[in-house]
Amino acid sequence: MATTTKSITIGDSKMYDLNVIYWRTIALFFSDRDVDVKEVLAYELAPVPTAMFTEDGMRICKAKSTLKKSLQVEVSRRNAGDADVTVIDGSALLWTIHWPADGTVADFIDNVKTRLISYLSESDVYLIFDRYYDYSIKSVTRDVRETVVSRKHHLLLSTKLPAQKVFLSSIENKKQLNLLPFKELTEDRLFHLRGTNKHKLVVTGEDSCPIEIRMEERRSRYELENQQEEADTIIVQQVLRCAGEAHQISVVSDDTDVFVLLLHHYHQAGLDVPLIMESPRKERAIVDIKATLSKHSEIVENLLPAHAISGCDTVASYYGMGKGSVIKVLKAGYELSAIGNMDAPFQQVLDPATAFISACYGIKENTDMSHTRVWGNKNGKGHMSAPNLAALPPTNEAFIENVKRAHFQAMLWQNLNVNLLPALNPEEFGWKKDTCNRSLIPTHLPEDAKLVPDYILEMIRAAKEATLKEVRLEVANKPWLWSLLPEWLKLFTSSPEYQPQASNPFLGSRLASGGPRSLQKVSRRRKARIPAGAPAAMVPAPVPAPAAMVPAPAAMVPAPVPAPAAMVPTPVAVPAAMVPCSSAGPHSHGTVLQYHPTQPWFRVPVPCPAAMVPAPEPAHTAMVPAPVPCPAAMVPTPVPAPAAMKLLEVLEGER
DNA sequence: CTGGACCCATGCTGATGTGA
DNA sequence: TCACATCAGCATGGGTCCAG
Repeated sequence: MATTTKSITIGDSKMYDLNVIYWRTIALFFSDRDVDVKEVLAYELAPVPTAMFTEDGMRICKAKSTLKKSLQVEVSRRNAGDADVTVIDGSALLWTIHWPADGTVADFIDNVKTRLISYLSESDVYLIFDRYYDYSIKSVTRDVRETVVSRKHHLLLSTKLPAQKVFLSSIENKKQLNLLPFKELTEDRLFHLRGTNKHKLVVTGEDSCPIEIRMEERRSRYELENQQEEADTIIVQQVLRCAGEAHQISVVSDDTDVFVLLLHHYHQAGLDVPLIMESPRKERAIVDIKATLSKHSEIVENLLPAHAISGCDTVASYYGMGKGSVIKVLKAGYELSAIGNMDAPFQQVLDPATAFISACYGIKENTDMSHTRVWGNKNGKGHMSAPNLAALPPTNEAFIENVKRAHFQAMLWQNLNVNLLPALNPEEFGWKKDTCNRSLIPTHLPEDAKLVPDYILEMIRAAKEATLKEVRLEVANKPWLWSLLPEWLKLFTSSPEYQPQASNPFLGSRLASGGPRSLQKVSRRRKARIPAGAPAAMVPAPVPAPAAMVPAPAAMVPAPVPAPAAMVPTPVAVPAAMVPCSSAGPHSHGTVLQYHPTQPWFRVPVPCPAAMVPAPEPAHTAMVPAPVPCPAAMVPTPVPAPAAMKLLEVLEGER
């Protein structure tokens, strides 16, 4: 939609569409043959490594559950057997317990107790609540997930319950909701008598030491002491501790991380005790860990590192890389055990990580991510769409930061019992401290890394100046074109002046808070989050105008465009990305032109997406929207519109 | 919060169509 | 018959919404 505008103002910040910069750089490859593809792609070309970060922050793996779904071996409840130890993920439980609409906090906690008593009637229960530490490596994930701006409540037992969704979406509120039941469960004598007469209850909360309750007796379980923050790891640790005495263990959790951890440690410890994993929601599948393990014995060694490196709560995932393809690649056989090995030097961690992620991008046997970036085949394979910057593999520098994080996470996961946090400083593993919010922020790139090569910037700047002059002349010669201007001008007066900075093309973007916000798609939810200072109408408002002016890809093929032939000095073809497959563009079946079929810039029939950049050739005229636009052809398109971009350039120059 | 359902876009594969 | 075009089906993954 908004691909024709380079930037737009929301509130006080100026937003850029990252892909525009990318398209332009690709186009530069053709405007000047001296540009070295590999060298340029060694730079990020964007304010954030777009493969791993979005404008809102780190790209969190959305479909983590795919991993669990595709590996798990289900058993029916009837065949699941009766566990004598149940380990419960407290925060998952809280989401599934009835939330009385008109009740108080005490009512809710009563429901928690009732649920626990039903578990306690069958088996010993280990209940683990999440911990919320300052400077957590999970703070980014939490920030991303905190989708609704909700009020911070101060909870007392008598407090009337706020709406569940609103309430549980806030970290501060969740913290309290974890603390209150913990206090209640460990101190309510009546509950102890009713619930723990047959089986014991072990509750783990903020305190490093779990508390065991059996009837009137209450004692600290020092041997289970654990400093780890994540409930996932504590759950697995307690499962391992119980494995010796228990006859069957049941883990109540929905989390894919727990699933991966259980598989890993069950295998590592060589356990044999029946272990099932069930959801706090009764209707969901029950997973037999032992059966799952024997079914996937060939990949289980590398599953945990692969999960860490391909994206989890603390490690960015890569755009276009789902867990499905990760498993596929893993099954092809990759040795990743160095990731998470505390004794391995970093290079020994990086090499297999690079090879693995490259393989996920479709490049085999590789030890340099920048190589994958150039030759990876995920990007621009199609003939209908423009290449997407996010689909480009990350640069080596950005990738290394992510590998550090994955390594750190894998170390925590693999050493459940060791309190590593004092020994390991997250700041040496791809995070930096944000003292304002008392949180850790993942680093995008090393501080000294440049985003765009200097000479590319210079070329863009020089090309712009040269073109402006020519284009102005042409536009002046076309009265019908001028007639279009008022509408456009209206649009652009509302957008700030674009001045490419010689030092940083992304200046003014939201670098500090995670980069610019692409306006290609503004979700309803996201719109709701735009600060009050920016009227919501400002977001979509300017969009329809340029979109309507951009003809559909088919209409952009030079031939049917009603531009006078005289206006087209050279037979300029549109960039490959814009050529529908029915036209002259090479197809997947191969032509001589398909020199390196995976790369968009090699599929261009005639080397001239120069029209996309402010290039000396006034090729844009061929792309000017027809004076009598056919509404049907005027669909909004994600394809870059050279004419619009060019015209925009001119108009901005005019102001 | 999570997983799951759903929709959509993209891109691959193989079968079939078409013109020289 | 060949080389390519076209099409349908399928797999994958992103985005969104929802239940509990």
